[in-house]
Amino acid sequence: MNVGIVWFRRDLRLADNPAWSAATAACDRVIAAFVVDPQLWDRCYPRRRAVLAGNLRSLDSVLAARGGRLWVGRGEPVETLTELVRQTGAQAVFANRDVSPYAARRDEAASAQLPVRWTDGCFFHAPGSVRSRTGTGYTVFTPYFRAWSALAPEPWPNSGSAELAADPGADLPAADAPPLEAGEEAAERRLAAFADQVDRYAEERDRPDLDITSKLSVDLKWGTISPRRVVEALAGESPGRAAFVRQVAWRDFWAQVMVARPETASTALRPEYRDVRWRHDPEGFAAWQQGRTGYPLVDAGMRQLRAEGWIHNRVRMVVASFLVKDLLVDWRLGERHMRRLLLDGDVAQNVGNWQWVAGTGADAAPYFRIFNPVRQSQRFDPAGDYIRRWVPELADLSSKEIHTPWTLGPLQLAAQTPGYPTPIVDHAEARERTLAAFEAARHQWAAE
DNA sequence: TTTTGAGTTGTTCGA
DNA sequence: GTCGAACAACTCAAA
Repeated sequence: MNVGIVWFRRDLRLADNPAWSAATAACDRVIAAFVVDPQLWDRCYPRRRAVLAGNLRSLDSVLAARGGRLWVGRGEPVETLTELVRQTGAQAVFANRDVSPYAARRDEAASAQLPVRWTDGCFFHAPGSVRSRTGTGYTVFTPYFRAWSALAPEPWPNSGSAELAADPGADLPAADAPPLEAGEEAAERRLAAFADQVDRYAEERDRPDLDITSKLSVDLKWGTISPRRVVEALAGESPGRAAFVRQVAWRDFWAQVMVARPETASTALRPEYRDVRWRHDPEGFAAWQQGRTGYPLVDAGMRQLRAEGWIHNRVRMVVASFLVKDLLVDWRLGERHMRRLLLDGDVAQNVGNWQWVAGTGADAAPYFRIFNPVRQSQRFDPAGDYIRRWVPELADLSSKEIHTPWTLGPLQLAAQTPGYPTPIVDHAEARERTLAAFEAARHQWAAE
């Protein structure tokens, strides 16, 4: 009898899953396996653990409905799988490729030790498959997107009718109740809800006060929905649909940058900014983390991050820009903090976007493009509703006052915004300081 | 090989 | 308030 193991990692679904399809088509009997890796699990923020555990439970019940169970192991993944292969006599392990440096090292070890059949199921176009004429990967999004759009998708395999193994292995890991409904059926419902309003997406996607974004980032992170399914459901002619599909392409773009340049997980992609003289500012960093910078939109975003493990995309840029450009703190500290707390936290996506904001990365914003936290607030949260939701100290201020509480008179300030801090840094001064620091880094690099 | 056009998300200043 | 220019050069990707 031909036995195969499907090694689930960040692709926690059966629908539209190439590793699952390939295994069920090629094998008589399939074992669905997940290995809880202490290197990841033990360092994981509790709320993120709850998301993963919830998705594993859901995957287990989807399997149970088909007469199987999810086999769960705990330990170093390659060793654990090697033991499972030995015990079960499996001829092959099926898995979808992943992109972070840690995953790449793990998967290289797996390839060396196990008969792994790799498939691509985590991205619309697999990293490396969108290539320029010269065959290289891309570091600029626009030409990448042109090629991405023109490329016919490599077909994914159809699934077969293998018998499913029903041995659950160890217990599923214990965790809190997940903060959002887990599993692929819930993901499909979220997709359907977003499809109803996607036509507003182009117009309103930058507005954190409006509830318009897809909320699919967590599902795409853990693979409870496939990017192909998302594009299939949302592709179309309207500007909103086009704008959203473009965001899916950005996700592919950052994945292929990370595969091509894994060192950029921890160093600037642009060499001229590898040695920016970042400030050592533990107090400023703590104020940023706690949402007590005195800039209302920044504080609202950082408080939403702590409370929900999610931030609106526009606000992610604003808070990241504030840490890097206003406090002149190393982007890597902010990247790590945000990735830890985000339910959708992902090395390739988070690093790519942080380096973009910092101006150090692929297709980076020019260094002189520095977000003004007040202007962003006025433009994208015009009535201040998003701020009021997360910064209750400011709830009584008018739509005009709420973006700049420090301009109120001292009496009004004390009466209406009890406990809200005054700005920890002057934006105009901070801007000049950062321009100078980036210029110095560039000149020093050119002189070496 | 060389040339050419273009580049997610911004801000500030002065007219 | 609105508009255009400046901000800085560079590198990517395609022709």
